[in-house]
Amino acid sequence: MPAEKTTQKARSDSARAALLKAGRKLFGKNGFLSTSVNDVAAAAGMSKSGLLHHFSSKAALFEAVFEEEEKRLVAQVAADAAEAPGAEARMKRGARALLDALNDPVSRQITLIDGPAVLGWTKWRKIEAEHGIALIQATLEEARSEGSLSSLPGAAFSRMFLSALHEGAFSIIEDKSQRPAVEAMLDQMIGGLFEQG
Amino acid sequence: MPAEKTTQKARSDSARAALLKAGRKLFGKNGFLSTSVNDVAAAAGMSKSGLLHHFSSKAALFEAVFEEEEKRLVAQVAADAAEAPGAEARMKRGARALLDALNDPVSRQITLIDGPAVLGWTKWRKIEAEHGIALIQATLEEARSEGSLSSLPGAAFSRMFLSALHEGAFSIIEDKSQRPAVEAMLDQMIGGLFEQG
DNA sequence: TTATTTACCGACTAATGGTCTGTAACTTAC
DNA sequence: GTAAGTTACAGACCATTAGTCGGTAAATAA
Repeated sequence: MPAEKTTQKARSDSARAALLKAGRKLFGKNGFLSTSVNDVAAAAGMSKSGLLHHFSSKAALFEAVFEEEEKRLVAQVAADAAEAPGAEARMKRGARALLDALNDPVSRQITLIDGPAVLGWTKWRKIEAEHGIALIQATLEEARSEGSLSSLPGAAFSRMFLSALHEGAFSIIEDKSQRPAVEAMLDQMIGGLFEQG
Repeated sequence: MPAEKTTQKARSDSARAALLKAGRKLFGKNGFLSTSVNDVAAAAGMSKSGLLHHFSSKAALFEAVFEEEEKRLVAQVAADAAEAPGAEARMKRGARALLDALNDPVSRQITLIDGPAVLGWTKWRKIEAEHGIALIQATLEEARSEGSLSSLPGAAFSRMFLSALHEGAFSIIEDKSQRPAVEAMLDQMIGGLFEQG
C-alpha cells in the first residue's frame, strides 16, 4: 500500500467510523450511563475533543450509533425474510430472524434499553418507525398487492406486533424453552391478520 | 393540630414520602438523566445529604419511585377490572384501564422509558413481573378455575400481551383515532386465547 | 504562495453523584 | 432522670465527567 496523501474527507470518514464502532461496543456493553465520552474516544484512538468535533454531544454520538444499529438489524431481517415465498411467510420468517438477531446483548442494549431513555421517546419512536416499522408496513403492502390481504391494518398493528416481538425475544433469552410458544403467538397474530384480511 | 413531639419514625416516614413524591414528579417530568439529586432533595425541602441518608443512591431512589408507580398502576387497573364479570371480560376491561392510565406522561416516563435503562433490564423485568405480569397471570388462573380456559399459557404470553398493550398506549397517544384498532387487536389476542383454551 | 477551513489536542469550567464529618434531636439503658 | 447510643439531617469536600475555548498543524481554496 503506497503512502497516500490523506485527504481530509478520508481522515474524517475513518475517524467517524472508528468512533461509531467504539461507541457501539462500549454503549452496547456497559450502557449509555456507564460509558464516558473519554472511554469511547480513547477506544477509537482519539481525544475527547476529537470526538466532540465529529459529534456535537454524547447523546448525538449515541443517536448515530443507534441509527446505524437499527439499519443493520433491518437489513439483516429483510435479507433473511426475502427468501420466503409470499408476504405472510416473509412476515413469519422475518419475525424469527429478528428473534435471532436480538440474541445479541449489544443490539438489545442499544436499540431497546438505552434507545428510548437517551433519545427521548419521541425521537426513538421516529427512528424506529423509519426502519423496523417501515419494513413491516412494506411487507403488508406487498401482501395486499399479492391479494392475500384486503384491508391494510393501521400503524398500530405494526407497532404492537413489533413490540410483542421484542418482548418475545426477551422471554426467550430468559428461558430458551419458551421459543415455540413465542413463535406460536407471533404466528397467531400474523395469521389472524391474514384470515380476516 | 397539637404540636406533637415528633417521633423519629414519623419524621423518617414523612421525609421518605416527600422524597418519593418529589422524585416521581421530577423524574416523571424531566426524565432520570435530566433530574439531579439536588433538585429532588430541594423539592422535598431537604438537602442532598438528607436524601442520600434515606436512599443510598440516585438509582435507589428511582427504583423506589418506580416500584411505587408500578403498584399504583396495578391497583388502579385491578380495581377497574374487578367490576367486570368473568375472567375474559376482566382481561379486556383491564387492558382498557391500563390504556387510560398510561395517558399520564409521568407514568410512562417512569415505568416504560427510564425504567429499563436506569434499573437495568434484569431488575426492571423482575419488578414488572411481580406487579403487572402477576396480575395478568392471576386473571388467567381465575379463568382456568372458572373453566373458560383449559391450558394456562406460559409467561411469554403475558409479557407479549402486556408489551403490545404498552405499545398500543403509545400509538393512541400519538393518534387518538387509533384507539379502536388497538382495542380490537388486544381483544383478538385475548379472544384467541380463550377460543382455543 | 497566501488565506481559510478542517481535524484534532490540552487546559479549563461547571455540574453533579457520592463521601466524610459534625450536630442536634430522639431513643434506649440504667 | 440522665447518660450513652442511634437517627436524621446539614455542609464542606472530592472525583468524575460533559462540554467549552484557545491553539496547532495539515489540507484545501484563492
